[in-house]
Amino acid sequence: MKDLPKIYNPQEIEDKIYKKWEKSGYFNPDNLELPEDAKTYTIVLPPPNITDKLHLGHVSMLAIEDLLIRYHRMKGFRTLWIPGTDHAAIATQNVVEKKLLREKGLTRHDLGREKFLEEVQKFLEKTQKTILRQIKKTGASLDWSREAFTLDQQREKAVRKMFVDMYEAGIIYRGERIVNWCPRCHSTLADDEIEYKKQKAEFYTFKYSGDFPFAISTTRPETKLGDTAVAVNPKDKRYKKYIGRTFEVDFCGVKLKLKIIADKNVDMDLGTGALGITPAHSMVDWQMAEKNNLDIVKVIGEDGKIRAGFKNYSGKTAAKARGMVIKELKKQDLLEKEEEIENNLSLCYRCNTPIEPLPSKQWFVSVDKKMKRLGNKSLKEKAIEAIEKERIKFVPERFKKRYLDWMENLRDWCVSRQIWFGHRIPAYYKLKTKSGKLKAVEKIYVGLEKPAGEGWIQDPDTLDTWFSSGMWTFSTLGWPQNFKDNKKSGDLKKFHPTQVLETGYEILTLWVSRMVMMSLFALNEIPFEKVYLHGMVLDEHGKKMSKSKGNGIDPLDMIKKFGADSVRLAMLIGNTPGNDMKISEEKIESFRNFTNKLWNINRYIDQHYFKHAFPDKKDISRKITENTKADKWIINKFIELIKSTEKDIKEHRFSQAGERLKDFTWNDFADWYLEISKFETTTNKGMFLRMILNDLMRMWHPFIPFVTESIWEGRQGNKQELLMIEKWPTINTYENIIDGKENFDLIKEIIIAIRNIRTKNKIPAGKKIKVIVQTDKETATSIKENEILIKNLRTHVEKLEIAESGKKPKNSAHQFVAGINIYVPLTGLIDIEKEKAKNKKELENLKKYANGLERKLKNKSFLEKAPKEIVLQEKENLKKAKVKIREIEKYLESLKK
RNA sequence: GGAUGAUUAGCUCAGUUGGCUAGAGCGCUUCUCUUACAAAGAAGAUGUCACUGGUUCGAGUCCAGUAUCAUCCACCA
Repeated sequence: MKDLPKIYNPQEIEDKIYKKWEKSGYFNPDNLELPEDAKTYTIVLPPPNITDKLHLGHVSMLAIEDLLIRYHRMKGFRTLWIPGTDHAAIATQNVVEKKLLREKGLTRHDLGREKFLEEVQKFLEKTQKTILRQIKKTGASLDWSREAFTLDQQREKAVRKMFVDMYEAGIIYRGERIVNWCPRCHSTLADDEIEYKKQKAEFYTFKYSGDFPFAISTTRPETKLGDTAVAVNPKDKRYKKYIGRTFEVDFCGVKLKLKIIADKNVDMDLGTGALGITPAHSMVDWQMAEKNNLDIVKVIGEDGKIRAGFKNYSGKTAAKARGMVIKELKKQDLLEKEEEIENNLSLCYRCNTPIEPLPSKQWFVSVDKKMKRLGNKSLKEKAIEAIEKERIKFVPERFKKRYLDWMENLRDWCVSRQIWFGHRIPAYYKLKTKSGKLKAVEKIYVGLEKPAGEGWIQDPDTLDTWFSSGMWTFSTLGWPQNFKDNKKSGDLKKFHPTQVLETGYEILTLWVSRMVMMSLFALNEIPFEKVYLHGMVLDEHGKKMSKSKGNGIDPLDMIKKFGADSVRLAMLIGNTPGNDMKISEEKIESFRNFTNKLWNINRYIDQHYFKHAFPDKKDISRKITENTKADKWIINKFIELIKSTEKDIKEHRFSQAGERLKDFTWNDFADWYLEISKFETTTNKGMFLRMILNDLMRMWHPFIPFVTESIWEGRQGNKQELLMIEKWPTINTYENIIDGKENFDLIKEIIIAIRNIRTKNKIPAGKKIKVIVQTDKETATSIKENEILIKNLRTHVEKLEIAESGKKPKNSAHQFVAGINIYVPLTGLIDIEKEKAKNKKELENLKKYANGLERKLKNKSFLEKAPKEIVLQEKENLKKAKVKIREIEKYLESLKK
């Protein structure tokens, strides 16, 4: 017999087990012994940012994915889970820039592109491994031999090929467009990279000049330096007469030519009902300018300052220029009104700098252009079709609608970013020199490599980080395999499309939609069959956990304290798809207690039944006749458990699967069957216990891999194979050995009733009692068969009398349950003096408590009426006093509300 | 403004296609070191399932409306 420690100690075990798994090579499906035609099951890990440190959101994601992966591996699938990291262009560049400024006082421009990228590289080498190392701590069974990075050589190839293919298909184009420009990051932002903040703003109403006929309203007077039109509603009687006319005005020293145009989108009731049009600095205005062929005057430059040519405003920041304009308007007495309104400020999601809408040359992916290779459909149409035809399903289903809504309103995707860290755009320009300095693009070439010949310069911009991560399902599987055709082979053929994409709902549009479009474009194939969306992990007060707020629970601390299994289980149970979850340390602790329970269940069975071998195939093929009511009961329950767990996992109810498993393990298996085995020692007990325990380990393994593998490893009589590649249990084994169902619940109820009588009547522990049971003949037989259990399972029954009928015995406690009368004669069992003393003491405590309550109740009207009397008058009667105190407590509760 | 979700025990949350007395964990009360586990065991208390109607033999579950909260999208001159 081996000595197992009394307490499960994950810290000592987990790293060792993980190394053992890695050494086995079974994370890699190529090493699994499977039939040729085994189905594949593939998940790509949503790559965490290289700057990330493991947070609970990651653990939640890893726990769910590892559960799916381990389950399917045990079910005999060719199972692949691909790890990797994302270069997160803007985020990473920001971090390095901040670091540079802090440590050396330098900006990236001081260093220059090459030197700066070297700095990023240095930083990256340090941080990239951190998150991967931390992922291993959670027990994730990822195939590390296939690890990928969104910015490594292979992915670089894929990105270039994709860009060139799209360019050649005519869906990538270069165009000028108002973009959301972050003056701090010096980059454009996609619509969904903007955050809005409600703020108070000054809303100014003024005339451009003395000779302009009416006033306009704006929150941004400084941009009015670039106005080329004024829009009014065509129905607006006030302005009808001006429509079509052009005014030349002197606006604060700057000459403007303003055409009065009509547009039905202008709200007549807002401000003066007239809207100054600044095509270069507002999305809406840009669209009106396009419609009306207006001139475009850029006022604000990429540095967020007023451009040259605007008198003394030039070179000033927008905010400063605004002040100057207002001052000037006041001086000229043109400002009519100044009011405070609430509006939404657009902010860069990375650095919270207000964004400037600016016109700029950018690369776009057209989502509406129809293509031959997609059967004369556009990316948008294909991406909608895939979901509408349910080739891709969402869990939970409601996200299908959100995806479709978003997809239908999708505009062309701006893929160029003015940052240095990322995939450089494979576009090359030949520049024409004009008057020494000014340059214009003469020729554009888009290709995999720099074209031959002199004078070609590569586009300085890089690609949106979602461009590379959008290709993640196939770029990780070796696409492109060659640059000539799109035939699939190897991993790509075997594992694509993948089965599930499991990710957070917040990047449904950002990432999922792009993956669908890119996979359809590149392979004419969906990237995954199912999208499982998890919610966010919030702290115990329902707030977002973030590093900056410092309210996060560090999963690594938790793993160290309670073990990875406990953290995983806490993330799985009570977590439902698409819903946010709150988490607290207490919750994790409670699951640590469970892993410890599991450890001790095994410890007990191992110590007492180590001799009992498993039934081999021969034994199982015949019915085992010697089994008791309890045996049949537990085995039938277990059969149900196997069925329901399988169904739950299939239908993505991981929380419920875990809860049912836990309920069976703890309440049925440990608390009853194991206890029964201490008294009902039939020949097969050990075998049954070990069989069920072994299969329980198999079923628990996808949830809590470390403790189960560790128990498995230590089980005596097991062959030294890893639990992770064991087969998921089947019900046949159990159906074969057990015949028919048994109602054991009746016996359970009787036992509970006896225990109840003991506590209620305060019969001292260990004191033997006599029990009289009155019931019908049939039940009596059934009870007789289980006499040993009824006498021993923490009931301490010395004598059990079973009668078909009879009178109520004198001076005895009684309970009626399931048609059975249970009596326990009390004479001589309770020491009355002792009881009295005890009651007295309890009463003392109650009095003290009541006094405390009274103090609390002071000043409350309730006090005048009763409580003192109620509590203290009733003090002689313990029961009544208790009831009254409860009433007061409730009253106090209601006062709080 | 549009959409989606939430509202169940003191707290955090489960609850499948409507079905018996609505569950779990933590907390609370009482008892217990009893052949593994005090990180345990046993017993117990606590619910107007947000509200108002409707459908039904039957509603936490389905439908309509209301309230509160959250999130997303759009607008923001």
